[in-house]
Amino acid sequence: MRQVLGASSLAEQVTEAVREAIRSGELRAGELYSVYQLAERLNVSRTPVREALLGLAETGLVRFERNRGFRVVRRDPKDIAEVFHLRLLLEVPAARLAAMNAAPLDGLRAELAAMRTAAEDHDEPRFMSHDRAFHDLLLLAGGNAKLAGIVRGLRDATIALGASTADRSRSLSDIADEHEPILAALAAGDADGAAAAVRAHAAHTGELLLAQVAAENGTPVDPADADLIRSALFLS
Amino acid sequence: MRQVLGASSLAEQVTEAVREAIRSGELRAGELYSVYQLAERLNVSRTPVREALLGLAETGLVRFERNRGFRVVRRDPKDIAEVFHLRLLLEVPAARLAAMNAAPLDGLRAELAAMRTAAEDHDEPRFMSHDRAFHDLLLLAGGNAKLAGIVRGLRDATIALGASTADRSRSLSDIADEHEPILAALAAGDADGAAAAVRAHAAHTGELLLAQVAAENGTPVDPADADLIRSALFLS
DNA sequence: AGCTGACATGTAGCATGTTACATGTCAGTG
DNA sequence: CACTGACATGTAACATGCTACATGTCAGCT
Repeated sequence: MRQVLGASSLAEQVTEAVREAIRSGELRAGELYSVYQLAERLNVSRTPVREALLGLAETGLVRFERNRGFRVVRRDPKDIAEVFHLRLLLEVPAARLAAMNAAPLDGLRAELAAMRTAAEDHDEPRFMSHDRAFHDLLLLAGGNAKLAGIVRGLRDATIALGASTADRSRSLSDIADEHEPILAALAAGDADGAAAAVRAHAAHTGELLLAQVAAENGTPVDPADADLIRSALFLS
Repeated sequence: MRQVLGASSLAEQVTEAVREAIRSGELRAGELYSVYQLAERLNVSRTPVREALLGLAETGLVRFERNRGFRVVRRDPKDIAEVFHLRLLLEVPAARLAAMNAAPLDGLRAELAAMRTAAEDHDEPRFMSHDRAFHDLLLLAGGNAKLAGIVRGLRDATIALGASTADRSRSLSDIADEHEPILAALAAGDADGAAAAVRAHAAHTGELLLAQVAAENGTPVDPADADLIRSALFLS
């Protein structure tokens, strides 16, 4: 682990390692772990591990229990609903503003193209990386860097527990398709169209994810959760 | 410092102490400090100080510079604009939803009353605490706890550097007054009215703060900053 | 059996030792 | 005078030692 070139701090590397471990299911939600064990497994001292976990605790991914250990927080459908409610409230206006300012069309086209080739290769990590870059570009074009940062955090929080619709509810190329109307509207300078396209994309993703998580739990979708997402539709 | 009852961890106490030190100007923005010095001044070891600062770094209040120290981040008008743009996008829909659901009118009335008595006593900390509680209640009534948390963070980030309009641009009782229309609209179940009242309150605060910071710097308000705030008016 | 309390176990939280490195300084060189 | 590079200084980042405490366990008692 030591002396890995290109990465800045050990703590950051541990953060990524833990995120990945949660995604892969190596660290199970609800289970109790300790900084000691984890540090030993990663071959680093406890300090950077603790620092990484403190950071993740602040974003709500894990929780410390004094003198007992830490726990990966269990995500429930309500979390999904809240995240997509928020994303609609933030991403839709950002898209509208991006259309009104000058959207970075070339960059967006490049990311979408990269998503398509990644989809053909069935390379989900690469696909997700470009998906993320696409949305990042769009959000930054809205003119509010803090907003972009918050949405980025929301995306990471949901992805961290494998909450992805890719190749479950939708194929990768289906997802890429949903970005076309966004790009088209931006190219046309159509603010309403861009807003509508982003709204449709985000709402669709949210509802699929909600249904998927409900199915995993074997329970029906709580209408309140679906309503929370939908309530953001006419508010944005 | 040790063994302070009622507070959970040393790191959290240090977090508060640093926040307060920034507010009071004891720690000046832009200046370089070290964990060593700070730990000595607070009579605790470096570890909890470092942990506290790492947390504050994550919220953007300070920044670490490797092998040099840490710096209190300087807030510029653009930050103010971004924060209020975000608050408008989030608080206005939340108010609308709160009006449509059942707003916790009793609690809100109690907080507003407490704000009034604090205003009479010219007790700004107490006033701010109830102001915060008022907005917290309102946001939670919107039904999205994560949204409430994010807005809370945005509020904290701005007040941490004394960025308050209280008794500069407005008296405390002026600020209390601005909450009346919100409460009235909520009591009447008037969603549009509640949205408009919150929008007016937030936009007003943002513009005053922008002007105030510009005046401190002796520069005119950057139109782009004012536009960013205003752009959220017709988006929410 | 049901209860109680001493004790073993394992941990977060805190303190402190150690290391690599970014910068400022300043003598030595052209 | 300008420029270079060895060195001193101070620091974040990391490693490790220490302590109080929350919990599980289990013998001893009723």
